[in-house]
Amino acid sequence: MGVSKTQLFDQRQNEIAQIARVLAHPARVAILQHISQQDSCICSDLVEETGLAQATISQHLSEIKKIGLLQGNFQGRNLCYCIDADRWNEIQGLFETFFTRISNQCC
Amino acid sequence: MGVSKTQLFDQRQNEIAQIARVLAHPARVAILQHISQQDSCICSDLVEETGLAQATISQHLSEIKKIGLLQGNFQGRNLCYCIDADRWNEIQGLFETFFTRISNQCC
DNA sequence: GTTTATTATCGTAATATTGCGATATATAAA
DNA sequence: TTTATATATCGCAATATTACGATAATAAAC
Repeated sequence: MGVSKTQLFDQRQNEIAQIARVLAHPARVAILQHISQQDSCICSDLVEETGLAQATISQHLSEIKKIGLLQGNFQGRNLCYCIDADRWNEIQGLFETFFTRISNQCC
Repeated sequence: MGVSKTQLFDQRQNEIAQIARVLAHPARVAILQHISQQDSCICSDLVEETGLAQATISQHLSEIKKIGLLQGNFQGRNLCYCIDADRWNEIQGLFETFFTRISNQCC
């Protein structure tokens, strides 16, 4: 016991859940917001921005990466992270559909 | 260690995370979809619909209730659950804003 | 009141998440 | 090649989540 029974649910349901899980921590919400608000995409200041340790930030970034939302490459000594716009739009569409389908058919 | 440091983040970020956490399990996504697709809102068949135990379904329902998404009252012997349309729209708007703000400003 | 059917709560075990210090890895500059 | 700086990974402890059987609570029917 204690294991999520993902096999009981369809692909779409699991995909929504997987993405929602990434958004389910305020640090990751904050990280996404911060990255998107940078003019450049150098984001080595996330540690002081959030008040979390460097290792923790790195872990959160890797969760965001897992669902394909981050593009990153080194720019000088810093790692430059960007949000992958295509993937972001894809995810936005997925949630839009989910929200709309439910609100339209509720009793 | 091991405790989410919610105090480091603002109210909006925590609210998005709290709601996303509810959507972060395929069973709860499935439950929301199922309830919304019922003509009536009697949903005592969630157990056989999902294949999870009754206690587990009840727990998931209570998670969904916590963010104000379920209205319930007894209808005969069955508890009748509906999605609270106002709250649903509110949440939809919250996510829409979140998604749009980020996609518009990304590099 | 008793029975029956449905949902909620409790207790518990297994697993997952969160956070951080320590350390490894990677890159640019010296 | 060595040094300095930034990010990633490892290992661990604390906490949270998931799932379910057992049991309690709730409400209608008798």
